[in-house]
Amino acid sequence: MSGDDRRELVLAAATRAFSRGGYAGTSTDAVAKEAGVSQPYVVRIFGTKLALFLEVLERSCDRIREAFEAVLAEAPFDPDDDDDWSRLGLAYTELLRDRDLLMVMMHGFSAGDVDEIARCSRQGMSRIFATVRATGCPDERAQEFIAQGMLLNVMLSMRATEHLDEDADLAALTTCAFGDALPFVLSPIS
Amino acid sequence: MSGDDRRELVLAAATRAFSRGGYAGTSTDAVAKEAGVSQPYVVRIFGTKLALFLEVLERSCDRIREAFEAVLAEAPFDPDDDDDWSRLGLAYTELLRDRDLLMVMMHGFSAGDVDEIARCSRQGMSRIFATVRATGCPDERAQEFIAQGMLLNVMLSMRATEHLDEDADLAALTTCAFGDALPFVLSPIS
DNA sequence: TTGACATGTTATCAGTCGATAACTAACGTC
DNA sequence: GACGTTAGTTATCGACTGATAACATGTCAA
Repeated sequence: MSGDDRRELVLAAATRAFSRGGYAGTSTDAVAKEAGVSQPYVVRIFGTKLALFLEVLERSCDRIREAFEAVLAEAPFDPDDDDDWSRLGLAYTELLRDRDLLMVMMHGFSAGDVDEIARCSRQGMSRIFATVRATGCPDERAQEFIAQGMLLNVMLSMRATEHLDEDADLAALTTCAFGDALPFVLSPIS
Repeated sequence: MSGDDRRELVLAAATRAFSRGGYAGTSTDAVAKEAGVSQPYVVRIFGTKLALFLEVLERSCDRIREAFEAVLAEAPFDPDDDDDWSRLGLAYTELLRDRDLLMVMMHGFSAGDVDEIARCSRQGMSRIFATVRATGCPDERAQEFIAQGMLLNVMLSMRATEHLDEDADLAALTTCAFGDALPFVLSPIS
């Protein structure tokens, strides 16, 4: 297999592995096993575990931004039209069906004590916000949209949608937060 | 020193230590050093590292809930009065000046793959939501409030407030998200 | 044919990890 | 003053970690 192909394969495996344990909780050997290659090879491709995690995190942020850009490109967006915001929100919940993407994002956002990870997270968030902002909406509206997204992240990360029957308050918060998109996130793709 | 006093001291030290590295990224030895005791003693007090983290996380969630309860108890709360919601929001940002509390919460919310941590997170979130709900406001309003809080968590965790000059988009999101409370969070207490 | 380069591997290492066992010192009390 | 309890320690262990070095294999050009 070509180096580039193998690289992509390992990156995909690393996304799955890091989504489970986060940066600190995932060994390069776990990534290697997930990818079906030897551990030293993983290290050699990316130099260090940190460099690998940063690339995984950056790609995850890119995927979200690109999904928003796709929605905004496919049809005119009216910031005053709630239906348009619904479309954008649904695109996000569709993305969140990929739990690996979601969890990598959460782990990245939480690892603020590792400077490079924090910087990568800020850059990712900045670009996503800039994309939403580009609709021409007021900053407050874009900020509300992002905040809503962060709540969805947290709820999925703590597996709220998988334990709706155990806690009435949490179930109320979950159904309220996801709204019409609840059926989507109940059927994850990973 | 009495066992209970020492226990509290180690719990406080563990909060500081876990706030930096999270569950997986913090060793019991790091906690021990922070507390000024031996590593085996830390393990013996709490049984396992996981039990220690769960206690730290639960206390963090409790502190937030209690802060909300205090605000709601000190004066009548009118869910239709924006000033009352401002008071509640300010109480939260005041809490977030304690970065250890914030980071422990973030790490807990992200560690969804460890069942016990996810369960503890759900319980914490549930109780906080229930407290906000108890104001008699519509679920949607309580949910918006929580979502706003999650965004503040993420922004602080990725150190957005410490790098306002590096990125105009992120600075806009930050000032918009924190609003009047921005001066507060710019002067953390830990 | 040979030699450079790319794609991998196995072997190994020094350090770290959570946990257990065994020991020590102080204190209260009968 | 012997004894149980509490509060702590040092010593040690087997497992794991990220990284490096050395080696193997295959491909393609001169």
